[in-house]
Amino acid sequence: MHPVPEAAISATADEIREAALEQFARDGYSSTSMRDIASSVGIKAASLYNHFGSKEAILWDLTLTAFEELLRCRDLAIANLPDNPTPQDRLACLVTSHVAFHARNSNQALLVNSQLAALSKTHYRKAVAMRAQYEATMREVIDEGITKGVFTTIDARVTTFAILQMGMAVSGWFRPEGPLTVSDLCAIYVDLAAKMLTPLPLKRKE
Amino acid sequence: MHPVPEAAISATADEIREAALEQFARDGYSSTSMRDIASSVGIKAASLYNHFGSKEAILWDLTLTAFEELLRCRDLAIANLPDNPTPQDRLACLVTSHVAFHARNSNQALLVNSQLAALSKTHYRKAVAMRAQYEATMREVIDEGITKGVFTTIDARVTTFAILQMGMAVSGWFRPEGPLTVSDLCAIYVDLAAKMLTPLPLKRKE
DNA sequence: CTGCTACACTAACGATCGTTAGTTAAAGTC
DNA sequence: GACTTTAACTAACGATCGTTAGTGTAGCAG
Repeated sequence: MHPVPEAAISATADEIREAALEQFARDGYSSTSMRDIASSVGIKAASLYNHFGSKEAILWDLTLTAFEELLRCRDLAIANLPDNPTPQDRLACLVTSHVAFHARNSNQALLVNSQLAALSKTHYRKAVAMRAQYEATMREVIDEGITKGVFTTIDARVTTFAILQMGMAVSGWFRPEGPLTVSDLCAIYVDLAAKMLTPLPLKRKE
Repeated sequence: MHPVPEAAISATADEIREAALEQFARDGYSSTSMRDIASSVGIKAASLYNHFGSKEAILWDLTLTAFEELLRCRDLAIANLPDNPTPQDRLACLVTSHVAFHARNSNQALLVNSQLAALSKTHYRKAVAMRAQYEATMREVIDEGITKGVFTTIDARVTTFAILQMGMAVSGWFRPEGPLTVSDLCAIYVDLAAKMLTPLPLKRKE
């Protein structure tokens, strides 16, 4: 009956993506109905099936795009590093792209960070693998800094989580119309991350 | 027909609370049905209404309890501070109770951190107020340290968020059977938070 | 023993869910 | 101008949702 396009490319499909992304991010996947999405686009629920095979297919389409853009941002930032970057350079670069993405693309970030559980088992596994790949980049930079003696931490794994997750949380509260620019925000988080990994010379209780 | 207890106190009510908390935290409020909860307890959905007036009443009961316990943990930790605590003492105390709570009570933490949107408008407002009150404690300690000159940060508000949120995220990944004890974990986060607020003497490029 | 309460049950209500079938109208192709 | 394709529609399916009504029964109070 209906064709089930592998990756719908019409203008209507993009409107569906936009509406679904916003509502999935704001209200959650299971609180958003196909009729909700359709009505945002100005069509009936049944017409969604001209563009996507199922509700889960919309979520997966959005999830895949979000991960692709997240990884693309990371790669772009890495490509712009100076020659022979220090671990500090690499850390600043990664934290900046991480925080900037979560500030600028908060809906995509919220989707990726809290709606994965709604995916089918197969898609869920792929998504988790992409997330692991993304997180590994941060971990490698931190490990490199530790090996080279410029970073110190009690626990590299936990510190990696902490840096990633304080950045992810940005998508929950940051508003571009607020007092901070994205650039301000990135500078703050770069500073925090750097301090988290810097040995404390402290204890000057002479 | 059914009495609608203000705060159900029977053993069955507690089993309902336990089952609902776990499923709300794991699957989300709107993905969990009354029949799901009932079947975990070993009764039928209609019997839930002998103990709670509605599905939202269960969520609100759990939310209120979770906030009360969170605030109680904080107050207990504050009460155990030494006399004339330094801002560093206060920070360590708050971070420890924060992280310990999110590690030990991950279901309650997940509820409070990601299921508030499912509450009724009135309850939602009360919950947000409780969260704001909790967060304010951290902010005050950080501001005190800045005023006294022992903490430095580019932006106190963002740093407060960062410290709180890296601790909240613990509820998403920490497992007591893993390699770290709760006590280990708290020590790591206390260290990270302290470093985030400590001036970098760095830049020894003599 | 009687009556009340607590708490489980079955059955069902109306609403809403994701999804499908079949129809219609417009646009594009030969 | 005839034909195919695209994408909207109406209508409805069966499932599931939160919830209510009414019933049965065990335990406890008098």
